[in-house]
Amino acid sequence: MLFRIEPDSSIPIYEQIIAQVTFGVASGSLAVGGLIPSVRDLAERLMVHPNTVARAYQELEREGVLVSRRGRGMEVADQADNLCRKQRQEILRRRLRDVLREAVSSSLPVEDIRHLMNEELHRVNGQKK
Amino acid sequence: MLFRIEPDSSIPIYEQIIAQVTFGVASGSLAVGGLIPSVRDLAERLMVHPNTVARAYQELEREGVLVSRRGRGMEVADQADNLCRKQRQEILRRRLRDVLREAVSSSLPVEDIRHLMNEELHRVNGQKK
Amino acid sequence: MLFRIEPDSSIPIYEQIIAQVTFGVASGSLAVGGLIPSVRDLAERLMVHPNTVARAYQELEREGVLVSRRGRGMEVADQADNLCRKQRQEILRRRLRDVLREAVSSSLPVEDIRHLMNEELHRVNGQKK
Amino acid sequence: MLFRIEPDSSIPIYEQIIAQVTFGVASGSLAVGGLIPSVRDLAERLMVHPNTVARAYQELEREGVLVSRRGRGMEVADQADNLCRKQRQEILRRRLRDVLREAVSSSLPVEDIRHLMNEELHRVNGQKK
DNA sequence: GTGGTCTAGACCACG
DNA sequence: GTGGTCTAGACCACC
Repeated sequence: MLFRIEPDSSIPIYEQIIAQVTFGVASGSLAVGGLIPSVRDLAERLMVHPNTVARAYQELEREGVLVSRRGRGMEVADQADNLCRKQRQEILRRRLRDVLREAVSSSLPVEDIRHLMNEELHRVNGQKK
Repeated sequence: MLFRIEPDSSIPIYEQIIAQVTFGVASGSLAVGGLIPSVRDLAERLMVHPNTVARAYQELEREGVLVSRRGRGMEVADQADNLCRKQRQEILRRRLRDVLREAVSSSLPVEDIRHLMNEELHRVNGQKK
Repeated sequence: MLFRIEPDSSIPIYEQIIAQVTFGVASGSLAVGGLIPSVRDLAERLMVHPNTVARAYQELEREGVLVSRRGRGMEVADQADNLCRKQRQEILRRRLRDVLREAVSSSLPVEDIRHLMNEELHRVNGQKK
Repeated sequence: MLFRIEPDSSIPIYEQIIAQVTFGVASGSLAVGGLIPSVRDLAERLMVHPNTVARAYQELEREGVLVSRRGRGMEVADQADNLCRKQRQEILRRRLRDVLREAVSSSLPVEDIRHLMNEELHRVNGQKK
């Protein structure tokens, strides 16, 4: 699986990592029962501090997405795929709701909001790699 | 004009104030050339510290949305309505793009994204007060 | 004598008035023993608050430049011309020193400073009205 | 790099800090890509409150002179040297113009202004440390 | 009354 | 350790 982060985003790096692992498990590109990259390995690949990766993994373990296997590393937990699909849905719904709530509160007409929304969905979907 | 903030949002209070003034000028509920509420007045209404309001106003002055009238207060600058309409459009477009980009990168099918999007737009628009 | 102020300058309006009166007396366009415009009159002409003009006059009275003549207004004090010429010199010297000190501290080479200085003196002198 | 401020100047401390950083980058004593002193460190050195330094740094970040590196500190941005050299020139030109405009408006003869100017430039340059 | 600056110190997120 | 935000309250200049 390909990890990519944006160091200058306003979203903390560890949250970006959490989201990417969650989405990876939800989509199946990180298989249940499979090992994920070690903290050091991923930190080196992403050029971030190992503490940052460790924090993300710790959080994912707390959520039940990862389990640590002594001496081997961390693997994707049983049932994590269902869990992650639910979380994916809820994360995205929540973010959409926040931005749409702000858009509506700005007094921009709903038609304009819908127009912007479709425009950006097309643009973003077209750039998918 | 009605100001409302969410103290527990992850968005800083002073940024919420900036957005509300910007949107207010864009929609015309804050008229060009008119005085806006004084720092102390708005702080009391929002139950936040005056410094927090002052910071927002200073930022808006720097952007050219407000001008300070010594001894009288701050007023909405000339041309600020055009400026704010542009900014409103760009702020919302940018936020929509970010959340949609994340949604697409999560491998959730585009149809599901569109469904979520419309669902939330309806819900949020229905709650408009 | 023509009074002109810049309401948006960083220099307070009352100080601008003080400087203009001082310079006017120094140059002779406000004659010793002559009456100066009343607070109300000048405030109206400059479109500023009467308190602001009053404050400037008060300060000039304290300095000995103006004296109030009961029932008639304020007039330029005896010897004020000499006093104002000294003050003019000192005010200007002080401001020049401050800006040059800053220029030197900026590590811009002295030759460049001298060049800027002459360039601006020419420009400003050419615009004299 | 040596920082020094005058607490009793009429120029706000945070603006003095902004000017010193700008001049430091312009002159090369603050290198592009390098970290600048931390907020707490500089505050201690200058014996001012950390908030005052933070405000200056934030303004410099907004101008594009500094970039914040999360968890590490603030560093001098790419291209900041060119930017700061332009700003230095414009700041000094603007201040010179203002004081010379005032001098000319005072009706002091141009020769006297030029004399004062050279006198003060020599004096200030001689005191350079 | 207005905004502007500064000190003081708390709490947080991030690395 | 770093910077970012917020509260609190002081003092000032200006109108």
